[in-house]
Amino acid sequence: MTNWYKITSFTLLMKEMAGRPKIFDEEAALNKAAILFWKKGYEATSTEDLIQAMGVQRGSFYNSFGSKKELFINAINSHETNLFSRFKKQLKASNRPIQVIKDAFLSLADCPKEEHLMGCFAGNTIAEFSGIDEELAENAGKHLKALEEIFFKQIKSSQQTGELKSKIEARLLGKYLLNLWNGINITRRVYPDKNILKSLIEFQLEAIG
Amino acid sequence: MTNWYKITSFTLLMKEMAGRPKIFDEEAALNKAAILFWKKGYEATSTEDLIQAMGVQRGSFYNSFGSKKELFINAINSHETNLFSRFKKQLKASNRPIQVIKDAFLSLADCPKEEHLMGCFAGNTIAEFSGIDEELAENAGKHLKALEEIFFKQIKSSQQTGELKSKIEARLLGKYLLNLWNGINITRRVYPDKNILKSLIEFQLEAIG
DNA sequence: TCAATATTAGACTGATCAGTACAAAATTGG
DNA sequence: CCAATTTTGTACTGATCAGTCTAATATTGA
Repeated sequence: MTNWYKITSFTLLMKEMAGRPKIFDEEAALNKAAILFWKKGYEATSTEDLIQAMGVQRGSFYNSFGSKKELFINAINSHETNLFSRFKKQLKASNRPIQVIKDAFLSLADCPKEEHLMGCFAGNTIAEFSGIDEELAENAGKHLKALEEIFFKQIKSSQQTGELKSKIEARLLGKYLLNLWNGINITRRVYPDKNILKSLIEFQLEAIG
Repeated sequence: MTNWYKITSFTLLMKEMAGRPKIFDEEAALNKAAILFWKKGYEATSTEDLIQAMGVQRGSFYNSFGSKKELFINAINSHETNLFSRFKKQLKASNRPIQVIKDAFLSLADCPKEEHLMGCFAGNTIAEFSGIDEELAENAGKHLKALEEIFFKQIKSSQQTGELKSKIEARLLGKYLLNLWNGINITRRVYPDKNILKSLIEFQLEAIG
């Protein structure tokens, strides 16, 4: 990411650099990489795969993204940060945020099969790297903890407003939902079936009232 | 597996084959391979890694185990079959089998960190291969479905004997426990902490009464 | 127009990958 | 002892891996 300045508020203050201009959109290429890493995992994705999918030449790939590992970290961080930030916005905008959480889980059931088979990017990364590469595993773990934190804060606040009747500790319910998330993202690959998943998720959501 | 005859009931009837004898225990070597594949996954485990860990020469490796992929399938199948067969024996031997199931989950919490980080062999394989290699993914899926079947049968039978008070459909509870298994085997890598896992599992087990 | 700068395009590199070839060694039964 | 058979031990192979090198190209500001 050599042209970070393009997306900061300082953009207008920066001088344009000399040099041949990039012919690809760095953010779009990063998203392509994220989807490929999400689908196939880190080891099974070759730099050749990435270059093809991102529509970038080999030279530009290393020039813009540093290395396969750097790209992976940027890809997962950007992907998960965007996902959770959209989720937080939905919660903020709703007057029934607990229902938004429930709908988020229920929407997992209603995916095309190909999406079921991808599971959760952060969960996949934990599975691939815990005990192998602590940098990548801990980074992915942070995203899952961030998701738990979203659940926790919303549960706590909804217990205060009364939207959520359950008196069970918000910290415990947050971990319960994280564990539900982790479980469904494996189970949906064994049963990529809308009805099975829907009834399982509905049952599990009864726990939060 | 060229000397399958050694472990069948026909052993005594078979003539010994001519030829230089194996200097390694095939079953022990298979277990070593299983543990390595479990720890590192398929792609990240090289044949060199396997040969080292199994204590076998390259020639013997291919002579006895065919290929990396064949070895992987045999390793996961042997590992999961043994694990679930021991579990079934425990259930059969107990007069409180539901408590055996609960203890199995609770014992997940009380593992050394290294074991937490390994998760579930079948779950890891699903995560690595669903959408990529359907043969390996479906094979792993069969093991998870076999585990669900153990839960289901025991729940159904314990609902009849009265050990289990819950009236919730046994099929749904079976899937609930499978999903708990899948979830904990990701979550324990984010929180490889006995107390956190214990309270989470205890809470989730309340659902089955 | 020209120097400075950055990206493109693709050939190239050394390491590692899974798997093979094959001669030497160790066994069996005749 | 010998023929048949099987495993061992190791060198080897072609493919693929992540990453490098660099000349050509396209831009900016002077």
